[in-house]
Amino acid sequence: MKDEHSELDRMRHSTAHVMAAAVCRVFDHVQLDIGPATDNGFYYDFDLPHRLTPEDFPRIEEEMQKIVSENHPFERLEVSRAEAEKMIRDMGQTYKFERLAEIPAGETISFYKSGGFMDLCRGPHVKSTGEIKAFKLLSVAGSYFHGLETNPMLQRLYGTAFEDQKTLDTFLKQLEEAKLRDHRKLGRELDLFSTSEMVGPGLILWHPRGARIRLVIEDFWRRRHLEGGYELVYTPHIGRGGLWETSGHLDFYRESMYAPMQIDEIEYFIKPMNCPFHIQMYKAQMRSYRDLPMRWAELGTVYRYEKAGVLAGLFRVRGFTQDDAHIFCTPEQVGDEVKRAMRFAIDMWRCFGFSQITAYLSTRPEKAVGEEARWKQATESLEEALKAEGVPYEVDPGGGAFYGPKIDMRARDAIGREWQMSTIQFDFNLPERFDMTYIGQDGKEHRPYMVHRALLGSIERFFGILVEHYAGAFPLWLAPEQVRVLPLTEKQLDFARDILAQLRAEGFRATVDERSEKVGAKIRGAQMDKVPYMLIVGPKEMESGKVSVRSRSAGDQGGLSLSDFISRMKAEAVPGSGLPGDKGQAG
RNA sequence: GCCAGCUUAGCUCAGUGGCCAGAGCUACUGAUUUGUAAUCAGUGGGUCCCCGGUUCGAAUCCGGGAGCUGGCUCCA
Repeated sequence: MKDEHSELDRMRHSTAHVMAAAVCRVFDHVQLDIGPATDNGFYYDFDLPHRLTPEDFPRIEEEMQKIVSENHPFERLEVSRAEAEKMIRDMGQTYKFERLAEIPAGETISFYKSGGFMDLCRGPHVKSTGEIKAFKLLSVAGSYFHGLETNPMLQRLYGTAFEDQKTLDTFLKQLEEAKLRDHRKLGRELDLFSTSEMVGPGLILWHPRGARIRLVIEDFWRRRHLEGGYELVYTPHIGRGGLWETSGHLDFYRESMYAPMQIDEIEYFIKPMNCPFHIQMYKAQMRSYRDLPMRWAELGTVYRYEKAGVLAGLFRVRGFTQDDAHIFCTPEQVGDEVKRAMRFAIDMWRCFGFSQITAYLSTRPEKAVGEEARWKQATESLEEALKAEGVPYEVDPGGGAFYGPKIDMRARDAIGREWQMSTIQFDFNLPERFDMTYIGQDGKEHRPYMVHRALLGSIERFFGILVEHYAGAFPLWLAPEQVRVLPLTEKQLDFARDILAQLRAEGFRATVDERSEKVGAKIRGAQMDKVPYMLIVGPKEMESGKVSVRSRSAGDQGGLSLSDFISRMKAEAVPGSGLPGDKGQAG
């Protein structure tokens, strides 16, 4: 993580002040809130009668540039609370008044002044506005005061600043590149998925090409789970109200659940989670310590109400499939099970091209259920597993759910963004509520440990991340179309179809481009569809019985016999092969 | 949900309150038989997001709604 007061952060914070000063110069009746530096820049929250739009940016930037060239020093003023109150009252800044009230007694109260602009601020700042080198306003958005929906909505201006113009340009270029790999754009271009206004927002339609990739992911996932000692289960999509009452979801989770439907005068709810079903399955018979651990995994489709404004492509949806699993075990088994789950997760991620992993360990909050000793054991087992696997992690003290400690794992993608996908979460609540037991060696009933675990998170979201990670150029094992055969002319059509049949017989996803186009056009089409391999067959190939191989990323590979090509494909098409960065595009 | 912006052909986008709303790509038809990123010609394609209102006249102005996008203190 970044040093909080790095030089760059300080400069960005100062740029936020300059932006606020500029906004005050350009517009009237500006109420100021706060303007911190963020990971990628800074923002400042305002309240003003004028509705800010991107069209205002040039004017504001111009004024900012002026302030920078005027080179005002940043002066720090330390004042008493009474003085501060007076100053803020004189400035007529109501939000600042509230911010001041939040500063704990005894803490130094400081203002920063630069030119005619003064702001309650902890600092630090650069020496003067002239030190600000390169900045740009990026966007404007609404934002509640303090982030609370009940508070007034302010206008937030986002911007960024760098030590020089070149670095800023590089950053802006990266933003452009991120836009190019946006899964919503690629999803349409590569015909992977869509949503429909008629179906409803946040509900994903998987087109054949997207579904093929999903099928590969799911097949791989199932195979790995079976190999890894899991059992695969299936459960229904709805369940009686009583189930959700016992689980506690109707008390604590109802606002995320869809309205019930009436069946035979009994209320049924669409499931927002799979766990209660797995628990019922556990309870279908008496369990012995000899049966444990039990690891039950399910690709379970759940539905949750998400506020309209938070939906985003595949990243935040209303219906999604969790790669869920529940582990039921004895106290003695907890340590091994956690380690095993973590290793399993890391291995799975590596296969999808993610190797840089960090973790967060969330420990017991104030309000919690479950015995203290169990919390302690569970938390220690999580931490031990992190150490054993050498995963860098941070501890979030008290950040766990009320029902158990957890580890969240995040992976870094091809352009350096971090995504949280895996969770290993203890649950001391549900086994209690459902009165889960097993018979121990002593012949008595005991309470099993329960661990929720998701590796990919949701298939939808994971798929979106994958699309962006690979910029749509999936490695061979995942590509929806692995090979496209391009006959040079009609005369090679039968030859091409024969090759296609052989490729398909070997289990490859392949097609023939039968259009009466020039080979250049067929290549272009295949490149744009990001097909990993193209096989060009003309008179030469028919004569020699070979195929001319073209790779999406490396171009012309020369001639190969079909069987050699197939062996090469087989060697390459394995999970874990193919690194992102192969954009499948020249120029 | 809230704030702001956006919504015109399958896609990307033009289009001052005034002829029958346009382009490129795609699709379709025909010609062409092509050697490593776009062959040519022709044809089709529209509830200008939806519902109201103002007006002699609305893609354009006004109101309501939907969807999408950016956000909604750190963090996911």
